[in-house]
Amino acid sequence: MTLTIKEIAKLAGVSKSTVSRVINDSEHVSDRARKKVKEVIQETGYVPNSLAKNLKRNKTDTIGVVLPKINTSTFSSAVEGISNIMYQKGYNLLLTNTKLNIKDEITYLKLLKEKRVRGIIFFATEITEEHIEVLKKIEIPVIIVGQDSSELLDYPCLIQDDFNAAASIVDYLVNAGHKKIAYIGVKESDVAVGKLRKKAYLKVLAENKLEIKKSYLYQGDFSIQSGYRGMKNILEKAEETPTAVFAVTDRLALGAIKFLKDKGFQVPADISVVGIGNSDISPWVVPEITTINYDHLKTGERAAEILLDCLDGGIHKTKEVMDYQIIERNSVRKI
Amino acid sequence: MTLTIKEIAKLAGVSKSTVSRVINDSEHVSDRARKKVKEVIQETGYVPNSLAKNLKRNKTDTIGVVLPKINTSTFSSAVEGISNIMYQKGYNLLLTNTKLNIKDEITYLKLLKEKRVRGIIFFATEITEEHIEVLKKIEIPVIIVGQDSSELLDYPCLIQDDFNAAASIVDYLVNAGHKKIAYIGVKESDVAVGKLRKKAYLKVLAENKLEIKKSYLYQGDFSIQSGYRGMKNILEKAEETPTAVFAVTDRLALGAIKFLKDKGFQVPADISVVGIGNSDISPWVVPEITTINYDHLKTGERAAEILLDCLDGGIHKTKEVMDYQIIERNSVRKI
DNA sequence: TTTATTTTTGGAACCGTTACCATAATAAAA
DNA sequence: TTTTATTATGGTAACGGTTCCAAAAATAAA
Repeated sequence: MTLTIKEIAKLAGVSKSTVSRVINDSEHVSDRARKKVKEVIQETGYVPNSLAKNLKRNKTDTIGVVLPKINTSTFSSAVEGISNIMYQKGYNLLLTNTKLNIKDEITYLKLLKEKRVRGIIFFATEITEEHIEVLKKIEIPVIIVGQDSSELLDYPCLIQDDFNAAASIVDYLVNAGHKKIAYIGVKESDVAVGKLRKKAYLKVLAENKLEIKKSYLYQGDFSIQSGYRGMKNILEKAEETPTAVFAVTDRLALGAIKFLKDKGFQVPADISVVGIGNSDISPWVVPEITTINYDHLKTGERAAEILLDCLDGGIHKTKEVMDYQIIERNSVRKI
Repeated sequence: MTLTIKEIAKLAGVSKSTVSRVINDSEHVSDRARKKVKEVIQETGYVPNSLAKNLKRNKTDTIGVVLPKINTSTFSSAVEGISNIMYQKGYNLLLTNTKLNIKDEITYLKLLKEKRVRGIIFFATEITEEHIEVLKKIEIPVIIVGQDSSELLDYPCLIQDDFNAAASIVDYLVNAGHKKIAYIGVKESDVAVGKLRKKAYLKVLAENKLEIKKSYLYQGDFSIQSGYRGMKNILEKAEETPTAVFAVTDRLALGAIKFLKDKGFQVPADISVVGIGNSDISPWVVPEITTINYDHLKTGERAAEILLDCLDGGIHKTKEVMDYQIIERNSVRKI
């Protein structure tokens, strides 16, 4: 049977109030009483019930996190970052994993409200009308991460500079002398990864007066496999073999490289490949993948910080853009 | 301002009790009352306070998860597995990330008790006296994952078959004709990964009357980098170059392969490398890494299931061993 | 219609804390 | 010593739900 404050009070020969004061390190407790109470707590192993406490105080120290998928390095690193900051500030994390299921997101948002979490970190892939509706009346501080919500919602958002990052790396290919650049991407309803990165690709090609061939374009999902298939597809369709491939994630790039090697192509001698995301394995494969580095851990940390500011009544609406760097390795040949 | 059940009652012209019955789908509510209450809830967007509910009911639907690190595929996959099962059963996950800091584990265990979580899934790396003490008096169902606690604690535990798995893959090397097999491992205080896998390596070598050279043994940490350094170290020290390397994780194997390639060795033509863990990238690098597959997602799911059984008053103490398979790819040369 | 039975309701106690207020004890000042 | 200020303490009312019980209303049986 779990002990309550009342029983501790009785054992220590004081009132509930005094025990409560000791637990919360309040003043106005005599040394004698404090010592006695601490002894009893130690002996009995009493642990206060935070449900009661939070109910009374009308707030919790829990932060809700809504994630589309947990077992990818992007998100798990971000969660690591969030937990770094939040635990240090005395908050803990209630995790919800939507498995890329939009409908679940709505459910989980409601669940977090039930739990009266102090704030919510929402990793968005898409923002639908329904999201907007639910988020608008949630009455809990929220920060949106990963998609630009600044025109839709009055919450702060934190995004990667997807457009410029993608433009930079495609630019890098062009500057290396490549003119036939293929594209392996994902569905455009994912604005950040699918739409913006593709848009940047198209823009850079157009700016440099390079032809945009339909056969150079492949749209898959987020799996490594999809990169493999994408590369296969492009090579089969294209009448002219591209000299470079822009994959919108490192995992897609890895899949593409694998296909090329399987078919006897040299990377980068025959075909260059770049990705985005700087996955932790990218420096360790051959060739080491040239990519864009986003610091997901830092993104998580920053998201946590912004949310904390909101809780302190600071920031209300901002749009913050995380920076990026090109990581030049050796999956690109200079022509 | 957040609404309470009282206000909903007033708006619907009924008592708190009736509103409560409607929320919980109890019987004994007239259709008229039920309809009215539902309307008001819909209009106002009322969401009940689960703190109050759980306090009264004296139980929560939250499962605590204690993790040593979240951003590695082992753990994030396991969490994915846990969440698959738990959400389906109406539980949610409170995540604590100890960042391999043993002291934090104790703190978090107490925190979870404060939160009155329904059960705890504890991913152990080491089990110290202090762990045992805290776990013994926690009064919450716990399942230990990853380390064999069956002789120390009265909780169920779920482990990988580390010894046999490692023995199998070293056996595989021996059967392929290798006689000079190096070892890249981690600290032995990690019983499962550090101690058992090394023990298996030593045993298989001994059984086959192969010499165990000190220069063939390297102990690092869990980073890819460590595999790289380990390989370097072994090659520098050993008077005779090994023909095969057993790395205790795929990440270590990846690092080792990278070093070999950097130095102009062919893998597997010159030196074979195997790992354990079947990381998601292992099939996609060149050479594809021969390894042992543990299904971490399934491990997470199974851990969740066992815990659920405990909650239902079923299982109390078991020791369950997850199985494994050798995944034969092409990082090993048959001599 | 009256009585018995069932269904629907509201009232109140309770879950384990905190926080306010009044009182008691102690220390300081007169 | 008495008065005043200060500190320590206990009692009690919340917090927002659930749940039991008794009363009221509706329905069925006599």
